[in-house]
Amino acid sequence: MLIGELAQAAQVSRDTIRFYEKQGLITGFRLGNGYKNYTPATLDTVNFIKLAQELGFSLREIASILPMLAGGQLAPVLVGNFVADKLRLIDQRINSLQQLRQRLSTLPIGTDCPLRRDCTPIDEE
Amino acid sequence: MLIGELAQAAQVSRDTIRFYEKQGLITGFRLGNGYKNYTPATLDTVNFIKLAQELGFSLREIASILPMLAGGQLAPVLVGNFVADKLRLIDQRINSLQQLRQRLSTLPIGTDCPLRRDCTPIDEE
DNA sequence: CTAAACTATGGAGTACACTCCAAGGTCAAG
DNA sequence: CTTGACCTTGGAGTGTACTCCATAGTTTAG
Repeated sequence: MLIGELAQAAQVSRDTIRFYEKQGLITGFRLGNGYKNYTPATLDTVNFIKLAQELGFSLREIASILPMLAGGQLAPVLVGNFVADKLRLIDQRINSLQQLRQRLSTLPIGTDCPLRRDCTPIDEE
Repeated sequence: MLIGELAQAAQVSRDTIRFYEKQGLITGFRLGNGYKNYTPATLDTVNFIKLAQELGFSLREIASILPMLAGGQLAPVLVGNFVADKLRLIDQRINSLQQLRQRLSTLPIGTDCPLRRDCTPIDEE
């Protein structure tokens, strides 16, 4: 697929695709006419980038994850450790989100002390 | 407390504090000598900003949440709706994180198809 | 054969969230 | 009464992740 088709399929701009390629996140191979060609695997990669990004990973971090997802080039042990690290990070984020959720869902709405350490949520005590 | 103490307590730089004040996220009142003074409530606010930020909220979004946390100025119904929206967003994020977690934890490490739609995780089937 | 719709490149510009710097005022210790 | 650690303002600079633009080559429809 050409860049326009890829961009549309991934719901990002052509410029974003070009930017990702400059950053080495994706690669296309060049056709005879100078155009770049991309495979469905590239679409998967772009979708993965979007997901990881939404979850707070920077492009730099994603760039370091991608080679591991893309093939068996690296020692499985290293990949395993790396993934374990990321899993810990993800678990931390889930935890923080649940804390924030708890905090927002027990807000004493209408009173005037919602953010204070010494404020007792409405449904406690 | 003065800016240095607040900055240290919140583990951010003085410049960050000044930046947040310029953006209207926090406010200090001015002392006779021209210095700004901050209350423990400001520290709570900065900590809240840090948490929300970690979880992917922009300062602009946080700025729109803060007035609701800081007092009963707004109609409880509006606040309730707003918070409900944020809770849905948080739930979505937790969900996405759990998906990514699942995906990373079932990676067929050492094989060569980890990112593809058509790749079956190691522990399935 | 031309016009529209695609593609390429390089480089400039944008939004966000800081971060640093210069020039200067304030205050407590010795 | 000076030194050093704090505070003030304004403005410039940084990194990330795009986003836009100008210029130009390619392909497809009529």
